[in-house]
Amino acid sequence: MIRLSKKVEYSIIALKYFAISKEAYLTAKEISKKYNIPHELLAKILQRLSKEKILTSNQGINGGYRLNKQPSDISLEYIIKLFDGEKGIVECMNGKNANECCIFDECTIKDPIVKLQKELESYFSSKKISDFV
Amino acid sequence: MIRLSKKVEYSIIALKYFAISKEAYLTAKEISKKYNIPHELLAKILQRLSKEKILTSNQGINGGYRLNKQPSDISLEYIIKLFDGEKGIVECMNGKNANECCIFDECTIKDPIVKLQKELESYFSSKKISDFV
DNA sequence: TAAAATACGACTATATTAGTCCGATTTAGG
DNA sequence: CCTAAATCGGACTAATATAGTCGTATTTTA
Repeated sequence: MIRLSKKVEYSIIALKYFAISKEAYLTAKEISKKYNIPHELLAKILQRLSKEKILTSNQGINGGYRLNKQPSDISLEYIIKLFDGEKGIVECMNGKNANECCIFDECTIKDPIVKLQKELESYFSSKKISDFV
Repeated sequence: MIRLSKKVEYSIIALKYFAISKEAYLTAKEISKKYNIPHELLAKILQRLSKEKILTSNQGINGGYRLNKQPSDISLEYIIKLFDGEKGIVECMNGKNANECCIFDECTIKDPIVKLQKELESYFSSKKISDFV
């Protein structure tokens, strides 16, 4: 079918864990151990989520991360776009490449593909972290 | 977002062309020229579709392919699975790997992910080639 | 001041996808 | 009966994207 990237998958796992966890702050190490996720990779993911204000972070020896948004306010679409980029469902619909496509005059599938993409985006934006809890 | 493979994209373009074309038989060369698709690649795609009885083929110098199914009977899900395989939305849900996942006991996102996958499959199986015509 | 955490960027390895190549078979027409 | 042009099929290569690693700096508390 169609595949979520590991970054997105790990994000969901981690964000769900933040959502259900009572702890004030959780560390990358803790989560990576619990779910067997490569530590360095998860660390970068949490850093990114932190940069996006989805998490807040504390540095230093007792530091860690904490949710900064409601799980119901974090959509899958946001996470996917964050880590996989704003790629269109086909190459020629990438943000920057858009309309560069169709070397041939008659790209006959453009309109239905645009519709497809919009529907998928709307689907993924309706899916929230809270749906995973 | 989430990306259709070239094989799927080319399939849609070609199948739509078959659907709207009046010609009895169309060749891989003809379609690849018209839409600027690498000939060898499209040839393999049409061969595969032919093997699946979606197209019928004639060999020999005046040969080519012709639709063997109604455009409304060819779903996007079928095409995607055909060319990209029966991959799950996450690795651990691949046909053969299934349940091998979750080295850790508590894969907390399994059920919602299964639901996600089922919904996407149902969406893609509702999309037919006729929707692109 | 040492330990343990985040922060950040460059790098490498792996997997997937896209595309090519070669040779075989089929078939119509000169 | 031979040639051209098509399908058939598998092995191969190239390009790209994803996954994961490494090194180093900074922050903070005990």
